[in-house]
Amino acid sequence: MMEEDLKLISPGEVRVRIAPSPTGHLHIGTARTALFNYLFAKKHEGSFILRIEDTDVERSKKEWEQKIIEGLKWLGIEWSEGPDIGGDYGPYRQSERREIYSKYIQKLLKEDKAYYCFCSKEELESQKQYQMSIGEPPRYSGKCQNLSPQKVKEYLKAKKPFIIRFKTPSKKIVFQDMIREKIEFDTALFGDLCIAKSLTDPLYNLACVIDDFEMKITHVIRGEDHIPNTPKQILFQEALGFPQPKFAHLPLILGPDRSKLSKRHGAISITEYRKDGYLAEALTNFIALLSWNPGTEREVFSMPSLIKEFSIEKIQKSGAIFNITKLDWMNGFYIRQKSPEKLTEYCIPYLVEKNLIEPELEAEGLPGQFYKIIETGEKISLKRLEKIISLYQERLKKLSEIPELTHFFFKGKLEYDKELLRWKDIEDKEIKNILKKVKKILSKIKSENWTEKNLTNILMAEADKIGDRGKILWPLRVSLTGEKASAGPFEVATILGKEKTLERLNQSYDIL
RNA sequence: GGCGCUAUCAUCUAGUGGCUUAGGAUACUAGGUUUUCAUCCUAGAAACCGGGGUUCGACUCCCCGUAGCGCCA
Repeated sequence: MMEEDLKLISPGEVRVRIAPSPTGHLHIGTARTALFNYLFAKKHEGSFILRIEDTDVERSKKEWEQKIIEGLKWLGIEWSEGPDIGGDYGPYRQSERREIYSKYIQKLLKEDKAYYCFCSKEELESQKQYQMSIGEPPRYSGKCQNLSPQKVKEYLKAKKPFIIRFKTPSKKIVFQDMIREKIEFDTALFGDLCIAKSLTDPLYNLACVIDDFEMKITHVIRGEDHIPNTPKQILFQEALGFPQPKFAHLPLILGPDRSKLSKRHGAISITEYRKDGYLAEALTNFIALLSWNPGTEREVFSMPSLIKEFSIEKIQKSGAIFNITKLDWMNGFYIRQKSPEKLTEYCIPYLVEKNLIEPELEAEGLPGQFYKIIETGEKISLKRLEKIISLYQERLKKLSEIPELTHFFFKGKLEYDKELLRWKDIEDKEIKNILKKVKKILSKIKSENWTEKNLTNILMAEADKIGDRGKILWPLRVSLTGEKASAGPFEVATILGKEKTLERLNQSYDIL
């Protein structure tokens, strides 16, 4: 679709939807399709609708529906009509729309645009195999199309299993895709399409067409895996006299091997990304940039700016590999933008989950301003936690990394190999002397002067005296953290406090 | 097998016939910023699938290959 056409869309006119099947978690592909639909609706001041496609009774579950709703909400995608909130064009679950479908299936039957087919599965299958073997497209022969009305009645009465087929007219279907421009299909290759399993159970394509019509959907924005469905749906729309919505087929999100992203690639659900410590804003920003960008060099977008900048003609045609490394970078970026308060709030559940701390409940059973360090039983204030977490703000890629990064703050005694204390190849004795000296210096500092600034000034002066700064800074830092990589010794010592710092220095002697 | 879609650095992408020695970001490499890690800064390496056209001129338009992917109820 050209830009000109887009300008013709008047506000409020656009109605788009996301129609997930509740047969599993909300995955990245669905989330991205939902996001683009949402952005398009918001951009044009239209409506975004959630429809649950639960016609597959066997695999559809209410829990999944709930998870999908949760996931979308968490991402900041909101709908104005859906199974949870209702709306003027409901119900919004396909399983509750059987009567509506029935009306249209009967109509097609009555108008002789569809017919009962009593062919057996085996018959159909062998036919398909044969056709494929001789290089023909597999399609139905049309055998039952010529069944006499009496015969049909007879079979129906005898409860012979059937399906309902559409009399596919042979023609060229050409449609304009908003992303790909012209797409052409020859329907003669389809054969008579199966449209329903019973009078009330339409198959996917028919149900979709009926729902989209009944819900007044104006633009169908979905994955490109639906391109082959589109001509079939257009055929049904024509047969039923429905107006044709505009179509936009989004490129697929690919795994590292360039095939459709799936569990096989370790692709996880939105819920799991959330658990793993990804921020909703990082995830939406990142997936928006998968096959879309505004044509500028800007890469950071909040939801409102996404809505502002979004345009369908800026969507890419080719598939995009889901590159988790860049997501990690972006997540780190968003983490760095957070206020210490917010970041702490986000991180605490991870510390609690790893049994490092637990909230001290207040009278009403609500978490208060204090937490208990589980290993030592000490009390720690929210403010102090905030300081600890802030220390790692710029090192964090995912919230879930916070326990492993900060665990030494919540330990009594640290355990580490004595080799870790060694700077370059200096001897144990020298390390010991250095640490002794540091301890001596530190113990002279009064508690009220125990600030990062003072510690830095005093110890840096000492380190410079020695010449090789690492000689004193490295073993100090390891003594305090037990880690080969961590935040700096002064910051850590400041948070630890005088008493605990000296205690850890003592412990390092024992190790040597 | 049939039909369809796609094709710029490793990856996400800018580029809509001359503005391009093809730009940005991530990742990578090197250097710098108080020991390590991270952040940040600087620099570097890194791409137009192939072949034909069209044109004064093609990454950009057309055709044919090739490859990848999707769908087949």
